[in-house]
Amino acid sequence: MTTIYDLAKKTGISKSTISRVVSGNGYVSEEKRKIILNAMHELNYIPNQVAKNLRQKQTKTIGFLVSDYFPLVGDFINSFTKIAAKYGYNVNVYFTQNAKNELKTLRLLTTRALDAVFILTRINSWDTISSYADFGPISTWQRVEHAHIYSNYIDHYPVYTDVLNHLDGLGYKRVGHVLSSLRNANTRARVKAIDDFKLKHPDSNQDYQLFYHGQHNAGADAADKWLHAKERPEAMVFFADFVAAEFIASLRKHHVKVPQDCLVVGSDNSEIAKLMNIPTIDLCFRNQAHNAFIYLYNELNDQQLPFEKQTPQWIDAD
Amino acid sequence: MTTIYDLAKKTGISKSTISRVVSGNGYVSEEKRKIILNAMHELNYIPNQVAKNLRQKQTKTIGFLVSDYFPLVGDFINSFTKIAAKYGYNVNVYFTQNAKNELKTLRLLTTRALDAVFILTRINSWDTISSYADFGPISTWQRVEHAHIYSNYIDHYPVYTDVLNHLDGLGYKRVGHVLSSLRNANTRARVKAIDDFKLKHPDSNQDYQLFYHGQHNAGADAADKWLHAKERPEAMVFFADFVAAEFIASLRKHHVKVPQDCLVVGSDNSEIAKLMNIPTIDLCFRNQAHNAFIYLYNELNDQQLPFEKQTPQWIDAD
DNA sequence: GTGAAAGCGCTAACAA
DNA sequence: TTGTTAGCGCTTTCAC
Repeated sequence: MTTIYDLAKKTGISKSTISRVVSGNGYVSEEKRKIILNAMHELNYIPNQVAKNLRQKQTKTIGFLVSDYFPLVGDFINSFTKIAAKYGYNVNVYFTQNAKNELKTLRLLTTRALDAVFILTRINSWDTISSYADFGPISTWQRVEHAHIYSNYIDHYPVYTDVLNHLDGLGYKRVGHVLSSLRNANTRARVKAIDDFKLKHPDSNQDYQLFYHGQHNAGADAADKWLHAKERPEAMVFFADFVAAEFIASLRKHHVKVPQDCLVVGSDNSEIAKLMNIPTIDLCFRNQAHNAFIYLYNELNDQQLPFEKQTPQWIDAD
Repeated sequence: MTTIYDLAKKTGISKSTISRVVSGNGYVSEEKRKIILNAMHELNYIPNQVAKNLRQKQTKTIGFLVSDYFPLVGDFINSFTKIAAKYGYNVNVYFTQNAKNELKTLRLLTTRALDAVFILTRINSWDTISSYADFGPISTWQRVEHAHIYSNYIDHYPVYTDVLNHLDGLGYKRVGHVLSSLRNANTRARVKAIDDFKLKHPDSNQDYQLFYHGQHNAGADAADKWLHAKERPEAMVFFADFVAAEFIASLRKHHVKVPQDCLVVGSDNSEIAKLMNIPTIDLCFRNQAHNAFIYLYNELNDQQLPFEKQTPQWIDAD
């Protein structure tokens, strides 16, 4: 491994001058620059990133934390990593899996191994998590209002209200809802949208509601419940495309026709919704990934890069 | 930020002794250990990982390189990252996107930012890539036989032969094949399996073959071709579940019934195959992710951890 | 069992 | 424009 010291010895030029040409900071005469460039080539010099990290107290690495895998995670990593790469940042992916391990991962911020952290889904309380914000900026996909944690969330209340009205306009009077955990602010926003809708539309039945903490098997379970329901909802709205997809697949096994027997609506506008031709709600996760990164970048580099606009909308199947 | 130097000053004990209790290497008397542990708590000491990395010439970080996103990537990252975390390794995800950038990413190995590299899909030639193996072990998902690059591949020849026989046994005499690029050794293995099968089964027609370089839109394109085919194959076998899924969705839009009008078979045994109830071929990517990591771990730590067995097999729909 | 000292490879303030 | 110097925070011989 050639080091900057070897170059200095070979060229007789000081380490600092060499550092200047390698990093591109500061003035170096054309003459010396050429000599140094030559020597770099000759000795096949590659700067040691770790030494640089230590000296500069930054690693240009962002932690991507998610409690566990679900299909949208892949799509999200894709969006987040690409925007990060564009600005010269690496991203480390962590499946935290439990509270203790999530804390351990957040500690990487304090060990200086990570410059910043993005949290897709979390386990510990936001209060606990925010205490790590002293060591580096934190942003999240979740809907939170917390000092020191940036959240680029979409308020589901107006979106869901639109969806309910839209379904009502299409003639669906018995609508079922498959929702995420009430721990999420946006699940509560959805429930509130339903409650407010009910007051205005007493002819409509929105009482079929299911809540799930995770995506795993939720669709299959919901299908089972739907099949055994006394009065089957004519339409079902889901908190995630993947769950809707699983629901559809389970119904089809029982020869239920979708959308004829039951209209199924997803959320996310992910690849799978396109694939399975499921009407869905675009909640702009791609823009959210973008903005979540931009926030971290701005904090880290004292910049004011602008955020992208997000306009959630109903996406029809073909 | 408390450093080891602060602890030394506070306790009056030398840095080296403190280092010993922090890292757990070497003997320290119970008495001093207690004093140090106390001080660590009191000053809320957290070791700087970057300084450790510089000193130890390793970062415990593995690069996960993939040329671009496709749905299985998420599943793969999930498997790979979890096994890596189990052994204390971080994983950095990179979408290389083009040849130049792939090289730039591989250079992270030479800058010591990465201890090792896993390549899901690549752009440059294996000859080019293997030249980086001097700086750290490289493993891949792809089928390669190359000195210095570990490949935990499945030979598709026998698997595909089984699939062809299975379909033949089910009475499918006109079978279409949607294959990946001939640049892949396993695509060539599949083609060879088809050719050999044809010699033994002259009554069977296997000549409907389509090749795609990527997954993007391949399923929709194949559907379009199938719809306009003079003689539509009765069964179609795909190189990826996702492509098969897209094919099915496209056919359904044209009111073609699957599997009645056309049996569709995927490859990978991914989540989407389960979801859409597509018969598929389990090619054990989870085990492959595991083994690919184990190889890197063994190389890095001079160990001989055993690999997992892999037995590819046909997976029926329910 | 403990401490002194050297050094991983780089950068940046300061002086020249 | 360049060189000297002093670290970044940790680990690891080596000597006691």
